[in-house]
Amino acid sequence: MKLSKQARQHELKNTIEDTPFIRDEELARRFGVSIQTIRLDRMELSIPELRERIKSVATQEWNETVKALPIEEVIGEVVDLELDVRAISILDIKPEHVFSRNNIARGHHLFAQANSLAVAVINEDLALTAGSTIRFTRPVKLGERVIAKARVKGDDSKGRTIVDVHSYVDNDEVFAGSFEMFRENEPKEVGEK
Amino acid sequence: MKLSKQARQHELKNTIEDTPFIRDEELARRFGVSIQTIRLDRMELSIPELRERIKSVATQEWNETVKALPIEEVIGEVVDLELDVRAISILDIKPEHVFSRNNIARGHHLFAQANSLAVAVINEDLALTAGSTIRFTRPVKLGERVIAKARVKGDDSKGRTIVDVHSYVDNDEVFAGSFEMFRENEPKEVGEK
DNA sequence: ATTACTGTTAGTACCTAGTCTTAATTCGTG
DNA sequence: CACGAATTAAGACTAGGTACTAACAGTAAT
Repeated sequence: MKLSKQARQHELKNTIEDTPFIRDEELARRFGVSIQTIRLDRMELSIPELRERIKSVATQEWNETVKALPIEEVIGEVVDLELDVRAISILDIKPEHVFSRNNIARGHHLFAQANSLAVAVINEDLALTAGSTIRFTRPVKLGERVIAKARVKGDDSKGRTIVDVHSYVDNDEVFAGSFEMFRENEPKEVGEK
Repeated sequence: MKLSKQARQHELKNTIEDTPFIRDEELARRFGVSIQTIRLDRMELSIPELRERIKSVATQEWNETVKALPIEEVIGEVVDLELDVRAISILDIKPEHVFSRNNIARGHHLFAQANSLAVAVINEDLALTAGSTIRFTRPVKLGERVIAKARVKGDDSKGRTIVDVHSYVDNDEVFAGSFEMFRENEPKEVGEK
């Protein structure tokens, strides 16, 4: 059975939140319904059309909320950010990111995107990465667009915040990492500078 | 006198750079020429249409060309290398490596140094990082010299080569990582889609 | 004076990714 | 099978363009 209307609308919302640059046509294809249905759904959910969505990304509803990182220091382009909850960034793989021999993106760029997103999502003036475990699921090629999604999982026993980041190219996971973030202002201790 | 073509095009470029959301209609009004003239000008200057401009603001050709941090040069200088055994590199922490707020080196630079050393130490035309577990032991400050030492530990069950990297500043460990390296010439793996 | 050329303006057809409206069709369930 | 909800379809219109053709004015060269 195809998704119920409720379920579809729920997924629709998520999909658009994740990839705001998607057209109705592509959404219709994905959900196996007509374009009109997608448009009805958008209307019911009051989700604006593509161009308006792009505009609102461009007009920085997000960028004023970044605390730990000046936005220009985030690797990749932040398209969504809710502090201490989640963040999404896009990195287009360009010639400077790849090994010249095979046009595969060098790992540290994917790491950099994920790590800086993990730093950016922390609602703190100062956040540092204490450690991380990562995995490169499949190589990323020149020209591909990597969408990194960070989600704050909560704090561990030592007061470190765990941030999971998964990066995708066309819905294929290419990178997964768990970052253990150190926040300056966790315990009462003010600590040196 | 109305502006010369040259002058108008020059102003046009500036205007669009300043306020990329402006429509041709408004530009025509401002410069007292027809909308077609503006379009010809844009064509000659290869300035894209409004929607593409908005998109590129949202997609950040903007931020990227301005900052474009040359991560390529992050890797450090290799001072010792014995293939498949060990390697050492040095990275001097410069202003472009640190957070502007506190002059602490950004994690991905230490990661990049270690990761690229792990790639370099592999005796293979092509090596990729499959995964890694890392730890940032203490923050590294602007001006410090980081010495990364990689040692090849051998292969795991899946034919991945394990490389351990430890980085030091003045004999203090600042970073430790274990990298699981994939070598192209191991099994038949062609790469699915 | 005629020709050539540049710069500007005009008009048409076409495009995308929608909108809004009305109507017809199909689905799920009683 | 009927009925309302859900879906699809069809048509007209919009913004902000592209691409192309044509026309005209003013200047320069022949």
